[in-house]
This record gives sequence, structure tokens and C-alpha cells, in this order.
Amino acid sequence: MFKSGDIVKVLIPNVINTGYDYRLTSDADIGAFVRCSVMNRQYIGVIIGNGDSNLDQSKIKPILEVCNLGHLSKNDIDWIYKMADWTLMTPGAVLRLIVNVPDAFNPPTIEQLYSFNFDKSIKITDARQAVCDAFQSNDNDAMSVNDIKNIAHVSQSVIKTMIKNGILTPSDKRLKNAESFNYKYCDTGTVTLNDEQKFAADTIADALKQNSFSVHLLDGITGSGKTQVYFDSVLHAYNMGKSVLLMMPEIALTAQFISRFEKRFGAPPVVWHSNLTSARRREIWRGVANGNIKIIVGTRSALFLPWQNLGLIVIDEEHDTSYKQEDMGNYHARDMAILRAKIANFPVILASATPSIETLYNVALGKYKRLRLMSRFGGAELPTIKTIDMRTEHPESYKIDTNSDQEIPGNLSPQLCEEISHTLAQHQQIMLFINRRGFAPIVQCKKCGWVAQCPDCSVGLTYHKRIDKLLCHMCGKTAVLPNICPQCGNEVSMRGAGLEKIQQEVSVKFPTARTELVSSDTIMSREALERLVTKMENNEIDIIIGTQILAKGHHFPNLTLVGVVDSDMGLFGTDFRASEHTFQQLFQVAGRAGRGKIPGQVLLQTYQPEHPVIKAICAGKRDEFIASDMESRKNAKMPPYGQLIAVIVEADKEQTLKKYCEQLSNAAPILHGGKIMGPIAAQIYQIRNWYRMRFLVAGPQNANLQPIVRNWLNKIKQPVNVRIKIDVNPQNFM
DNA sequence: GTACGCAGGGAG
DNA sequence: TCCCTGCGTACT
Repeated sequence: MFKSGDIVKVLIPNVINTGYDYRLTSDADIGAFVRCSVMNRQYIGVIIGNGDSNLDQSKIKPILEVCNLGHLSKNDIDWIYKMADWTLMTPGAVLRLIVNVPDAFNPPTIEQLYSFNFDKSIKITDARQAVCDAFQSNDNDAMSVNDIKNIAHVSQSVIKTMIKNGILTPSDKRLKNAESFNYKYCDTGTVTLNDEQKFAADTIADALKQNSFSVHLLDGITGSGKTQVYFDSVLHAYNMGKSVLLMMPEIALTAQFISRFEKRFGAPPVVWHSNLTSARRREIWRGVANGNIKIIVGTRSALFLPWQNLGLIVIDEEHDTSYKQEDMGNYHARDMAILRAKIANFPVILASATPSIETLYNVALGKYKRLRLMSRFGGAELPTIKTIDMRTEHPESYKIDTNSDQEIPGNLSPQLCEEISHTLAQHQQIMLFINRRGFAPIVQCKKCGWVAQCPDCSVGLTYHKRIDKLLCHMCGKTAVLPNICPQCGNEVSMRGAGLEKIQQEVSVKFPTARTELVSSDTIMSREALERLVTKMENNEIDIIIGTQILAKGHHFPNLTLVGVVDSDMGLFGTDFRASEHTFQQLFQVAGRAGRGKIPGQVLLQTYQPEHPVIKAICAGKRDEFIASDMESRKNAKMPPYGQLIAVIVEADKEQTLKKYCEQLSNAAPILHGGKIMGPIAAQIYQIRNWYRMRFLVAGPQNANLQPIVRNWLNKIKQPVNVRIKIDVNPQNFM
């Protein structure tokens, strides 16, 4: 306990490496949130210890306010520093992830709020639908114009018109009080675990009782009941008075999941994700800080809530790539959660049907305990998986206009088409999976070879038919599709196939089938996804055509045929994780078929039927595949058998970039058993007009690479207009 | 990170 | 002489 007048060290979010000293004007504990000023700007910081006695006393400012709301434990502070060491972020940058709810310490603001008037009939446009979805994802609470704008991603004018039309009506409701989240949970007794599940649940219950760190992998196929097992553990921890975090990918956080939770626990979970209103974020942050909220179901950022007495973290779909944050700071939420549990001594549960290689490696080492769930609920049979060899099966071309003689080369093999017809005749549903958005990924001149490229990024533009524009998948910039080649004036052609093109082919070849496109372009919110699920369940769709967004979590009993149009995509990337990710993706997609009474069928169109990934999937040999993938990583000394740190240097001028990289290159240390590779042009050399080079630091498993990288980069002063992004254990190599 | 102050160069 | 720009520094 520090007394009024004491000098304490305060960590300030995102300012610099070290903390600053302040004079307390009231008593406060270590870990307390305090308001203080840096260069006349106010920040919420955290007291991390004693002040520095050597510092000139005249420089020391008083703390403006000790916030009487939550506090970080010594373990939490320890975690911030360890996370900073691991990710090479500054501790302040980590703290900023925690105190990023600016309103949390302010009195509730009174803004003009608006409610959505569902009675009013309106012309529905995409933008208006997005506004409607924004309200639905916040329990139809009233929202400010700013909130609507941020959540629905629409312009102010859309909202203004909706207010004028009476679709949005003013309500002067104030911000809700956090008390409204005072849910009490109990076991409703609606679920009986089978022996396998019970064994797993009991094992974790024992671990919880020991108050020590452990990691348990719930490894079982979809439908094997992983959720009910970890629900059991959540309840155990909750009954012990602990707080519980249940992390999942945004896309898995469905109404279906929430209702399962409510059914088991008798009350709904508090849900945390990126599309919450500022008022709701404030309420939840405060609720967690003061201990009212004990259970959160949320996305990766929920890890940074001000947890009090956190005693269990569950990470569902543990292998999911969305746990890796890649914009501001590069951290892997799964790994940081495990780090947090290790420091604070509590168990972690990982759940997946296709665990990551890293996790399985830790299982093999005996660090994580694997709990297998083998039986599929209700005895539903696994689908049969077969390949279609595209080297011998040639898709028929088709005509959009029967009068024209223009033939468009097809992408659906005769064999797949035959199965589609057959399935349609049985009144069952079909899913076609292609992991490419838009209509055509390449727009090229037939004569001179000119290719449409983004002016700011070194990537090609994809033609999107829905908006009739060229779109950069890197920065989102759009461009008009040129009628003629801007270089030579000849005709331009569309090359390659995206899902819009597949839809075109389907609508020509199966004109009576009702099709639906699903991609991040058409599904902007969880609500939109749910509407689609309902449509699918009501059999209003015959053929659903989509990207990986379709691969997860949904149960469609009448879906019996899954066709993967291009299984090879992603198999031959430069990325050592390519085969792992392809396997996981195809495995997930395959899991969509035949989850009802009728057995399903999965057809993989491939030019590489002998490829180990494809063969492993067809044979249902997950473990063999993993063993061979691990073996090849071991030989290549790739993670988890070695460590990698990517250092990406970006600058607005090529000259500056080149010079700085040269200096870095000259200053690169010699690594024992490892090496520093590069600089090479990053896989995407130019993004938003910034140029990018990449170094790759590779070291043996036991090497402590982070300090080496830190010292290396500190040797050379970073010029202005140069940014460095450090990615420890990079997941992709952009 | 970013506000601020200093040095250098161009316009008036 | 004034003002703008670019760069470096210090922030507690």
C-alpha cells in the first residue's frame, strides 16, 4: 500500500518503454488505475511500483486521480511485461490493449440516442440493413449516431435520412448501468455427459481444484460434445468464485452458441466483440473491473479486459488464425492467454477438431494434456470424401447468352455437376466452396499483357461483379473496370475464377436451383450470417456458394454434398503452414456435409490427388497427416522445432528504406545455430504507397531470440517515416 | 506516440 | 523579417 505523498512509478499506455514517476495525493495500491498527465495530455496509467529516488523532485507531477475501479494484480503486471518481452511490443503498448475503453473511467456521457423503429416499413438497402444489424447485435439498445456509424460502417448521411424517415427515433435513454449484467449462473441439468465427456470434465475439474497451471486439449471432431465438456469446467470455476473467459473466433460467436450457453447455465453470457457500442463496452469493462461480470464469451480482445480473479480460460477453435492479431502489435491471443495462466497459476482449455501443430507438439512433449472425444453425437456418420482428378476431368464450357457464340471456360467438372444434379433431384442441399472472393482475380489485356494493379499496393485488382468495380484486396481501393486496355487500347479479359464466377456457371448449368453467395463482401455482420443460416435451415437455398466463412460451426441437416472447387489453393504457398491450414480448412468444410440422418459426400476437385494433404483428408487420417507434417517441419527446423521472428521494415520512400535496411544488415549479429535472413522485398512490396522489406530471424528452439532482435534494432537509430513491425512466430508472410 | 523547439531556406 | 518545413528530443 502506497501512502499519499509517496512517489510511485506509473506505466502509461503506449508512451515509451519505461514508466514515469508521479506523486500520490491519496493512498493507493500497486496495480491501481490512475489518471495522470503527460505533456498536458491525460492518460489512464497503472501504478507498477516505487518511484525512482534519483529523479529531480521538481519534475514530478501529482497523480490527478486514483480511479476507484478495478486494479491489476501483481501477476497481471508481470504478464504485461512478459508479453512485451515476448512480442517485442513496449509494455505501454500492451497496457493500451487493456485501457482501450476510454469512457470506462468517465461518468456516463449523455448523448442523443436513437432507437430502431422496427414497425416502420422501409426500403431496405445494404446500408440500412447494416444499421439494422448493428442494433440487433446490441440487443436493440438505443445508440448514438457515432456508434451507429462505427458499428454499421455507414456514412452519416444514411443515418440522417433514416432519422428523417422515422426509422430511427430519438430516445433520451441514458447509458445502462453495469448492474444489468448481474447474471447468476447455475447448472440447469439439461445435459448429461457420456462417459468420455465425463472423464474429460472430471480431469479438468481436478486441475481447477489444484489452483495450478495446466493446459488441456479437448480434441474431438465436430459433434463430439467439446462444448458441453468445457461448459462443465466453466461452471466449476464459476462456482469456485473465479472469473472465466471463454474465447472464440468472431465467426463462431453465433446466436446458436449463445442459446446453448443460456440453456446450460440458465442465463445468457456477457458477450464481448469488436462491434459493441461505446456505452456497452464501457458497461462491460466496468462490470469486469468491479467483479460483477464473472463470465465473458468474447473474441481475442476479451483477454485484455481488467479481469479480477481470473481462474479459467477456454479457447475454442484453438487453431483458428483469427487469434493472431496482425494490425497493431502482433500477438497470438492463444499463446498470450496461456502465458497469463502460467503466471497466475490456473488451467487453460483448448478445444478443436483440428488442433494446431504447435499445440499437438506440446501434447507430444507432455506439456499439454490431451483429452480425446471420439464418438459423434447421435451416431451421425462421417461423410465420404473423394477426389476428382482435374487432370483428366475437363469442365464443360458454357454460354451466358444462347445467341452469342462466346464460350466461357467452366470450373465445375462433369462429375461434380452430375452429383449436383443428383442431389438437387433428391431435394437436398449443396455447398460449393471456393476460397476466392469476387468474379475474376486477374484482369489482363489480351494483346499486350497489361494487368490491372492497385496504384498503392503491389497486388493485382480483383473484378467484383456485384459492385461492378475492380477492388484491391489489400487496401480496399476501388477502380473502374476499363473497357479497353489503358496501355494499348485492345480488349481486356477476365482470368481466373472467384466465387461470383462460379455462381454464374451454376446459374447457367442449373438454372432452376436457388443459389446464394456467401463471402465477407455479402456477409457484413454476424446477424447477416444468421439470416443466411435460417434461410438454409428453411430450405430456401439449394446451392450455397461461399468462401471459408462457410467452413465453420454451422449445422445444416439437409446439406449432403460439399464440392471444393479448388482444393489445391494454398497447398503450394511459400508458407510452411500452408499444408496445415489447407488441411484444417478442408477438414472443416468436409465436416459440413451429412450432419443429419443422411450420410454426406465431399468432392475435392484437385490437380494433385496424390498430395499428402489431399490423401490424408480422403482417408480420414488426421493423425498420420500431422505426424508427416511435423516430420517435415522438424527437418526444415521450422516452428515448433525452431523459432522465427519476422522484422518488417516499412518506409514511404524507397531510398530511406534501402539505406536503413543496409545499415541494419551490416549491424546484424551472428547467431549460434541460427541466422538472420534478408533483407528481401516483402511478399507484398508496396501497401498504401509504403515500401516494405523483410528480415527473417531464425533460431533453434531453445534460443532466446527476442533480446537479440531488440539489441540489434536498438543499434541503429530509426529514421523518421520508417516503421518497424516485429512478428514473433509469424503466421503468414506478407 | 507526439508536442515542441530549433535550424535552415524561401518569399516578401 | 517572417513563416514554413523537417528533424530531433524529451516527456515523469
